[in-house]
Amino acid sequence: MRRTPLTFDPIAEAAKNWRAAGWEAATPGMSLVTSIMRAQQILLARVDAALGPFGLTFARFELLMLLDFSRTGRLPLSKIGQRLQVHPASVTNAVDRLQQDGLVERVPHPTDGRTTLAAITRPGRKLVRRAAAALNQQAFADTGLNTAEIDAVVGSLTALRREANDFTEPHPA
Amino acid sequence: MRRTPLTFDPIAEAAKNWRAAGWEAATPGMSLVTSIMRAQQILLARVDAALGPFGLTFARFELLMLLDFSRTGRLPLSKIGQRLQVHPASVTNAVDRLQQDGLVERVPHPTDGRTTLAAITRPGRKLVRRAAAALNQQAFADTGLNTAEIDAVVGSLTALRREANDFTEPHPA
DNA sequence: AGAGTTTAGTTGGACGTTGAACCAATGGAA
DNA sequence: TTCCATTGGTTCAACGTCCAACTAAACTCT
Repeated sequence: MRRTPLTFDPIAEAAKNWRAAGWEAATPGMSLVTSIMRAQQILLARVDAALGPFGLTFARFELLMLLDFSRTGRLPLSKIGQRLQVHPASVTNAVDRLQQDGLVERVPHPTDGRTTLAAITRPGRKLVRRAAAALNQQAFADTGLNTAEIDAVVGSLTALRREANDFTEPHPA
Repeated sequence: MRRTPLTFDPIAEAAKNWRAAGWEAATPGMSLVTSIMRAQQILLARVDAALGPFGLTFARFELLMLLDFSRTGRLPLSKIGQRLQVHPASVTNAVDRLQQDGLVERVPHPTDGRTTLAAITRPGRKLVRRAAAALNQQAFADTGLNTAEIDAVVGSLTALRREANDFTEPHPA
């Protein structure tokens, strides 16, 4: 996708334009939003590249990992959607594909007829472990920031998420 | 999409799992990547909600804004792709839709027969100004972080982007 | 000048995400 | 117990993003 890298920072450029337009107050917000959009794009590409050889995407990997870490290896689709913060339709979609690949199975809930459980299979567990190793090495080990910087960013984004009602800490202390 | 907010931070939870799995070294990277993914999702939803009434999405808004800020109001599609850091196909797609709405026109390049220019129209300029005002007010004015925090995050993400060859500063100083 | 290479855009296919509409099962209230 | 609101999932349509393949025009090099 990339041809020649730009010789200037497009976001700094946009900030300049914003200020010139008299939008001083909104400039930091614009910069933040745009920076996050672009960072996400870069990181997702890196992650999906690492996951490609396993036939996984980040969305499917996250779902598989969630099941692998769960106590019984199976969770209601609704719970998966809540944990991963995605639309129910996205869960249906991801489970469909994982099921086609035999990494997950749909199991009816024993007592609640509405609910469907997604259960990770043996091959699913094997694959997700290998994929996690690749991901850790190729995408998570070096993000270009040092640990202190990462902690600061993660901390700020946690505040942003909490502020957006992404979650509510039981004990804010 | 949101039903009941979680009562815990899913990313902190994931970090715990990561460490428990013995992936200490990759934990900060995992946290960073996941945080950015989720923040992007939240912010994009907010931005698109503000833009919805204007019939725009963030992708189309950015393209329109780029043209509006450009010297002549017209740019080659290839240049647009470079500036916005998106695939040529995405530019074609966005320009198609903007053109259907009469906000942009396709103009042949005067000297280079391969190149197509996207030119913002009068209605396009009017709309993008109004959309920008709404966006500034509803999405950029308050992101939940204070200015100092924003500057820190933007600074770190700029480093991350530079490191990823998103751009190369002519004078790193 | 002619052949091969590079660059610009478009098209089609695959994914993921969302909102809206819809069906089935559960559960509460009168 | 019967009715109705709520909850869990699925399906469909609309978007945006990317990759791969393809056409057309421009450029290079011999």
